[in-house]
Amino acid sequence: MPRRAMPEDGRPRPSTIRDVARHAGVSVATVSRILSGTYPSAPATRSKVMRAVRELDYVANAHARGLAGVRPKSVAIVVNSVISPHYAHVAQGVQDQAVREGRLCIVGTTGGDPERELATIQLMREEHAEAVILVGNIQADDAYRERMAEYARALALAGSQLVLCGRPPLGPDVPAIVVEYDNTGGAYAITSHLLSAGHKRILFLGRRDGYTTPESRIAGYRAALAAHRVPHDPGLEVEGTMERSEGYRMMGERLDARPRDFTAVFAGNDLIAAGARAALRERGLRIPDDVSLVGFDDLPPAADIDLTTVHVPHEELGRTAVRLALESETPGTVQHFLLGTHIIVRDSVRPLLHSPG
Amino acid sequence: MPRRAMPEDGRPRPSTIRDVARHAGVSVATVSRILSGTYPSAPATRSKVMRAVRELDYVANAHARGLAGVRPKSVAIVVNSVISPHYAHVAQGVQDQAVREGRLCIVGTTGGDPERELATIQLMREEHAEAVILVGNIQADDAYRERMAEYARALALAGSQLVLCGRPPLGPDVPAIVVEYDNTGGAYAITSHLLSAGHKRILFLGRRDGYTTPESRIAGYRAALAAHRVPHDPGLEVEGTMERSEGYRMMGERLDARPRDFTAVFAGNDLIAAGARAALRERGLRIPDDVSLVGFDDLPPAADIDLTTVHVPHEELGRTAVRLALESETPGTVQHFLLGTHIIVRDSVRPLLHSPG
DNA sequence: TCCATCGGTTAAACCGTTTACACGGACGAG
DNA sequence: CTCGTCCGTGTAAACGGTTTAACCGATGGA
Repeated sequence: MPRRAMPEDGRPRPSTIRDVARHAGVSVATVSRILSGTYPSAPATRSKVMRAVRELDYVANAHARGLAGVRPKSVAIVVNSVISPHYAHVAQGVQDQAVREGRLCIVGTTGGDPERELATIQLMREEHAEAVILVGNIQADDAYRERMAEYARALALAGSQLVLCGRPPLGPDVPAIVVEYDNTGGAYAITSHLLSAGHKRILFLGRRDGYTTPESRIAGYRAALAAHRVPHDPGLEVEGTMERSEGYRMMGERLDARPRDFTAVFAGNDLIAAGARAALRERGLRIPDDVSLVGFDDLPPAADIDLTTVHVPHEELGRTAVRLALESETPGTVQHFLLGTHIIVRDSVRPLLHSPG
Repeated sequence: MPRRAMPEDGRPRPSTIRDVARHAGVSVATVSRILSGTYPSAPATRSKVMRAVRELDYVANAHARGLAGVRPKSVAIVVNSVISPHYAHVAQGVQDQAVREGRLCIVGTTGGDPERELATIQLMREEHAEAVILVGNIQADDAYRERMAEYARALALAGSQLVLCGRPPLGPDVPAIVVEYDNTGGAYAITSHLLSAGHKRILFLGRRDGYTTPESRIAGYRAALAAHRVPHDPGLEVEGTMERSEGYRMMGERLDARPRDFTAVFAGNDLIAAGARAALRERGLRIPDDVSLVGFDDLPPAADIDLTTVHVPHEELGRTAVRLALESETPGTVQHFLLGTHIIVRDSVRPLLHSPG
């Protein structure tokens, strides 16, 4: 049971470095130096101090330390939501690497609201985190870009390195590290996979103009069609957001509205695929016998429903973001990284047999 | 473009409250008061100050503020891992409520290692968070309990309220708020559901002695059997951890080792259920036609595989934890809450027709 | 006219650390 | 025996806010 500092008002308070110094019979400077371990010290003094620390159960005050100029060892991550597996995996990667490098991790969520994102960044600025990592895509208009650029400069000034994770650069003059993964390449690969199996009418679920992630996935889809000289039909691109319920809705409405004019479905992500699958099955369509289905992300639902999909290195994304941010000693560094993606073949695609004629 | 403070060394630095005061022609105390808004002030002064703040793009230094005695507005949450849906949902609830109450959220992960958990708590203690929320179960031996009790007292001393979320109290003398959900009740209810459908041989997957969550679920299972006067066969309780792969392993090994001696399976959680389901299907057993299957948690995989399960109010758990912690003005409060659970019926249970004889 | 009051502001102390600088003693070299 | 050197430690000044107590001019009542 450690003794506690006890001011005259009777209520105990956490012990300070002064208490330790007094208790050990040395000066505060000595205690500070011994604890930080960056100075030579006599073994006898050292053990006296350590004993005092133990007896008083002393831990340093992070705020005082941060104020005194030691950059607080923390990394901030800002995501839409913690539940979404996509963000959760990136967050896990950030956590891993942060812990490995001895950092604390602060998390902010925005619910996809640009306004809240900007507010969160201000908070992180007050906090003086070493790095601020922004994950995921957001609908960016010019006003948003403008303010974000302004905030990026403010962060750099406060000594924080801004990292954009899975979203495109803001512009050449904005100080930020960008870590992306290859949406277009992955979409190209998996579309090619379907095309090689003989599918020519491929429904794309989850088009959403103005959002960079679906936009670059659809770009890969179109590029693959073009490369295989398959005509591109804009009527095969269905609009919707990246949620399970939306996949269910898009697929259902399409099936009910008109005769089926496709043999395969490329869902914008695995959640959409899960929803679409449910809608297909409700109408008696089997996967892959009647309809082939692929997704994007390779997150937990994918394995459960045997989905062929594109693997995204989510955790590596988070780890890389932290690593790069902490490596660049001067905040405000500009870098651009692109992580690769590759397809994972499971059992949701069947070769299309050419009906004669 | 805001002007910046520019010391003689040429490099700009973030502006301080002093810069604002100078710029507005008032004293720092006035600026501090006006920004905190807790003091009367002349409208003219007020607008002068606000303009200076805007022009200099000033934000307060969180460390200085924290040091000066203002309790930093932050809440810490400690979980095993961010990826696990269980923790993710609780974390989301914590986030929600923290944001709603104007707090920042710090996240620590432990990977299930008690040692790392204790270390993380020390970190949070340095950080002086208003509340430290521990989520999930951990194998608790006496030494662990001892140290945790000690840390709990240290946290209270530092003004942080400790909250145990989904784990049992540490003891009457340990200052902590406990928010649990009804594991035993839920397990009782869903076991009864199976029993009412005529199942008498129910395999339980995921027994793990020493861990409180599986222990209380299995307690509910046994209680329901007893209440229905169905003999309890310890051989039906299979040991394993709470992961998908373990569910797959447990189910597979059981099926391969001996003839099937059960008609229903109660998986310790939804992940185990998903794994067990895969193993069953690989062996040609259909759900629910050949085997009934239920889980626990009602997390994302459950809806996808049409699983009847027990709903756990994860997000509410997180929200309640934060709410209670912030309500109790005096840290070190002791409270105990129990949130209810209820079963969600989907399509994974079939009534058992009594074969004659 | 004088004093009490009060709203608005300020100067200064304080929060708990780190760190630049100063200082005393031991020790080896000349 | 003296004079640097070097090592270990202490002193005190930051760091950037909040807060207490004091101050000051204007106002109002006696």
